[in-house]
Amino acid sequence: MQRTPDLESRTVPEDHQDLRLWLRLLTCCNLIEGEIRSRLRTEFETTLPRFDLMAQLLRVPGGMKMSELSQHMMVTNGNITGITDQLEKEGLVERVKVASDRRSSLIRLTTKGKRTFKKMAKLHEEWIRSMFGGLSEQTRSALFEALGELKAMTRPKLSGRS
Amino acid sequence: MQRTPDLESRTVPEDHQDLRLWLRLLTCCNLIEGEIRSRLRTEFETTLPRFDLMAQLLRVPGGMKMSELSQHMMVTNGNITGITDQLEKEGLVERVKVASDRRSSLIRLTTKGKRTFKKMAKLHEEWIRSMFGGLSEQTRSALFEALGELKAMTRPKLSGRS
DNA sequence: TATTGTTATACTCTATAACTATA
DNA sequence: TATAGTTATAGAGTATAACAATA
Repeated sequence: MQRTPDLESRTVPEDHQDLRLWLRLLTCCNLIEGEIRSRLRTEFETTLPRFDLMAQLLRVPGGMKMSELSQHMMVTNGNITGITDQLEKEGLVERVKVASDRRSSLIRLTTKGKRTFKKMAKLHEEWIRSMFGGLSEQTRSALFEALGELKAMTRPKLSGRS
Repeated sequence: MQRTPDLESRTVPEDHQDLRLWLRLLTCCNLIEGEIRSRLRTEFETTLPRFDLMAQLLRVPGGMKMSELSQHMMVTNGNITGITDQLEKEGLVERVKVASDRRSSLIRLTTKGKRTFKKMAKLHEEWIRSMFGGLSEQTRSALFEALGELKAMTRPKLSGRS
């Protein structure tokens, strides 16, 4: 059986196993991410960072500060401002001033934002299920565990924050 | 032990296992990719696509056509032209006209390109090893196999090309 | 002084589509 | 007609850095 060309096919026999593993990981991720981005665009006219920001907000009804969002999404502060601006203009999120610190504000989903996001999230989860669903339960949990170890090793350790 | 916030932390208990798996995969990939991009930039003033293109060329001394490169790198044709232009300007690759089809040309590494790339590849592989090296042999092969299954399911099937 | 958030800027990466020159 | 490659364009995504307001 012929293989379809991709990043991994650049490897040569003497390449180290870890390199092959990395290229395979990257290829998988790019394939799935590309598919999700494309569907978010065509079906909901939105983007992955916008979707992710709304997903973060959904689980915290009271809202989150910009700095919290930037930590969770692992991008710098200025980017969060831009995404929030867009979503606010469309009435999906709102900035709420807090009395305790007048520099910061809480960002939270509006009613419209919650409704809109839940609709998107439902389909999004179906897409994911259809992409991962072909794996056996055993394979999925092996993958989950292995990635957990990898993440723990790779990420910069911060001192305790949830 | 507290967890560091990331994309995965947006999940709530009722979320499906596949969604958690996907977010964990995405987080791992982004962390590693970000690290590689950053090191390629600061240590070699280059980028991941440029590095990948050179990696593709190294294993085919005779050179590759633009269309082959675009298949392997899974991006559209115009992007390959741009990256090739940059690398050619720096004398790292060259376009070679072929007699059999005057529309196409072969791209291949120059001597300087080979030398430069080999130096980068050596360090690159050390970075990768240090990032994956903490995983047990068992975990690494489980990860490799699981990702292989996932890739086979996800990617669009093309009819036979190597 | 340090932190929160904003603004401005610049660059990489990418897709799309129109174009040319061959085949 | 179809293919190989180019060009132009637009937009996503990101980092950096200077800045204002507040702590």
